Amino acid sequence: MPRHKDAERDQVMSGTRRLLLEAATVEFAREGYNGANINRISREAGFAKGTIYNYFPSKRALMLSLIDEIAASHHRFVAEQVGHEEDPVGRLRRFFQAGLAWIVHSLPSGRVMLATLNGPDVEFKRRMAQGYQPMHQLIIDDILTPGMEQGVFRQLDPTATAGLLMMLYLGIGSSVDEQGRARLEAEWIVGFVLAGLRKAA
Amino acid sequence: MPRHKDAERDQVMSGTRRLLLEAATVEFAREGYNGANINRISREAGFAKGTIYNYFPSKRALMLSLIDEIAASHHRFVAEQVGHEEDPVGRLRRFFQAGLAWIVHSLPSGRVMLATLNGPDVEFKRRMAQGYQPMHQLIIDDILTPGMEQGVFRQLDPTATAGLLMMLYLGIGSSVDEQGRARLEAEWIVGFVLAGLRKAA
Amino acid sequence: MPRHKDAERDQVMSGTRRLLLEAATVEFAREGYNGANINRISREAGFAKGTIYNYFPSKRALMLSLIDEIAASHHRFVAEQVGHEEDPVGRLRRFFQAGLAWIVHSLPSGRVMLATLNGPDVEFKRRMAQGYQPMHQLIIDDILTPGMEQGVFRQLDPTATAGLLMMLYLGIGSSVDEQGRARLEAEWIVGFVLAGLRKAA
Amino acid sequence: MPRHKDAERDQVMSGTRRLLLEAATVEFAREGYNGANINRISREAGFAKGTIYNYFPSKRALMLSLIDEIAASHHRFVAEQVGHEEDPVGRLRRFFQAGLAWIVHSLPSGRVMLATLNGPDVEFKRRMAQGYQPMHQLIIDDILTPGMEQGVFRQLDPTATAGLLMMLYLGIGSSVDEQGRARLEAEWIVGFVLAGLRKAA
DNA sequence: TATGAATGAGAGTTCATTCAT
DNA sequence: AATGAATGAACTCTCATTCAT
Repeated sequence: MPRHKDAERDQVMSGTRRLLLEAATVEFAREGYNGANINRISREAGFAKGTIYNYFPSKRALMLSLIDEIAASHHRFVAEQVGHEEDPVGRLRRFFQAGLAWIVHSLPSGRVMLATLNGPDVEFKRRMAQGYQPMHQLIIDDILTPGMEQGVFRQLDPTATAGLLMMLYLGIGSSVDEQGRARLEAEWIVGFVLAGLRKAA
Repeated sequence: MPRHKDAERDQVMSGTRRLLLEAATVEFAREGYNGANINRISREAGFAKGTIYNYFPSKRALMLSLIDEIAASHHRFVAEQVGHEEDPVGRLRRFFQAGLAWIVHSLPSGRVMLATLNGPDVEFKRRMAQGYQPMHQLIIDDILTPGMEQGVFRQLDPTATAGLLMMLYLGIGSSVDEQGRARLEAEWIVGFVLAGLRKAA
Repeated sequence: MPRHKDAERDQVMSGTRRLLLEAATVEFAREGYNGANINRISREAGFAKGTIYNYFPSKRALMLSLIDEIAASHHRFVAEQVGHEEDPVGRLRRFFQAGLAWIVHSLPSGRVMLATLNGPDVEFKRRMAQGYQPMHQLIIDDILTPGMEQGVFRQLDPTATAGLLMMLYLGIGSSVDEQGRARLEAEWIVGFVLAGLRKAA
Repeated sequence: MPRHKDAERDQVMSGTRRLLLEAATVEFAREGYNGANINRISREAGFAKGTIYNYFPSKRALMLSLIDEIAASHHRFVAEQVGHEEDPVGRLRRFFQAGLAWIVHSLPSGRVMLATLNGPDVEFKRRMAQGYQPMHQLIIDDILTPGMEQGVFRQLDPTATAGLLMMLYLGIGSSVDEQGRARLEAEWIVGFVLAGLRKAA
């Protein structure tokens, strides 16, 4: 059931547009923004070269739309997963597990996200960071604050700590290889993180 | 004198080649590999556009050389810094501090490194990862192993832990903005990491 | 109506492609393969420089297509002419006359053919030779074999003799100057050749 | 002893110049004029890039010098061979045999000659044709005229006939493959030609 | 809406040529 | 005489974008 919101969206977004964005994800993931070929995207989506310009005014606009889609889809997935847990530690665990699951399941999207966040284009980077703002907020509001209020975690600057968690989260993503295998286990990282977050006994 | 090895190197490497590599670093950092203009690199280095082809047979070969240079220079810098400390905790602290210092001091190199490690080109990625192998080894041999032997750190899988530290290290790099300011303090991260590494009292 | 086959072909081949091949013939004839400028070809054909790449993936592929076109067109022309004659001697005469006529009428194509057959590129050479295989066969099947069977020509190795005739044929082509004037008369050569072919009285 | 003139020449021509011309022959034969790399020629001859410009003011001038060398060397060789025979038929036979021998022995020179005579550059073509004028004259003066005077050959236009013989001669050259094997036998051609030249019995 | 032929700016690369040493 | 670093014009090829159908 994590898909009912996507379903809504699919109705709003025309099938053509969705197909184009999916092809764009694969192409941008494989070639990077500059290396991507917009004609190829349109062809891979099953349309003629010109069609993509009926939906996106330029390659750049296509990329910006894709960035928004990726961030929104990622957030929907993680928020839904984290929402299944009640206690902060469980939520933290879910957060990392869901992160790994999403990357593996949406490998091209994950690659685009990481390449964009570490790439040279500042507009893309800013847009992606903005798109991930809700996820940052989710860490603060749904994990760190309850954890500190319930005395499970020690008192820490929520913003900085959320930044650290995001960083680790992205690091896990980075460690996923071409075949979708992670070099670092989510569970192992969770243990490490909890050691840092927990109140000294 | 962290520079004596560089000095040797400068003598070996012709001035022209060094100038070209420096200009290439700036260009690749600002535009990414595909967006970089090889003519501009040569011009920015103070030469005609054809000159760069007297030193590197292709844009790709230039990038590979640059990757090697960056990894080697980074490793030299960090190893030298870490070597100043005796105890494992001090070395860990130095490691993160040096990481931040190098990134800030060599911002374009740092950007190239991060973009390459997160970019789509697998050959570049592999080459950069190979270049950073010595640093990975340094964490294991000079920080984790002594720390565990001396009983300062708990028993952990050295390879996985080194991977985690590298990940955090790169995360700090990622968090440095265009003006060279870090969003996360090295010291704060060190504290967090030590909480995870230390033997329970 | 030696043109009805061409007419079919014209309908099949898009006008743009034909214009490009025609311009290519002129350019390759005037400059040779390496000296030819592919942008100029596209411009001379009346298009922008990039257009040619919508029809031929590379300069080399363009040349190979042109080689095929030239050989096919040449063969069609000669076969049609030779077909008008019944007796072997008449056919031989027609063969040389048509050879000269084709060269004069399609001077650039003729130049490309000769330059290719005598040029350094072995792939081009082989392809052109393959393209002229049908003409070689035509000499054997429609001229030499009937001539020997009817006792007009003496018994000779057909392949070697066809090679000699092709050689002379190309020699005539070679002897045509820039203005399309032949230094050697076809009729004169025919007389010479017949002296060599005819049965001693 | 066919070499005593070469020996003289070697003394006149500096060793460097000769080495450069030899390397140029190989390069022009393999790549054609436009495809040839003048730096590579200099290197292959055992010198640095710039050295060739101490001997030839430009690539074009180098090619023109080479054309002269090839024509002169070819003529020396053939004239010497033909001079060994007394009667016109023997000389004709020698002429074709020597033609084949020279091509096989000096394959790169032969390729350059043929490519030049059939190539697009009119200045080169004219220069090569001029260089071969003495050979043309040799056919007329030493073979055809004596033959007709002695009544061995029928009365023919000497210039046209010499042109035909040169054409066949070059045709034999054309028929030599990459490994130096001729597709047509000189002796066989000689027989054919004699049938055309001889007085009807 | 979808198409795909045409466009042309721009990039990587080659290499004949120059010239200070 | 010999060298080889530097030059920059010129060339092949790519591809984002336009637009008539």
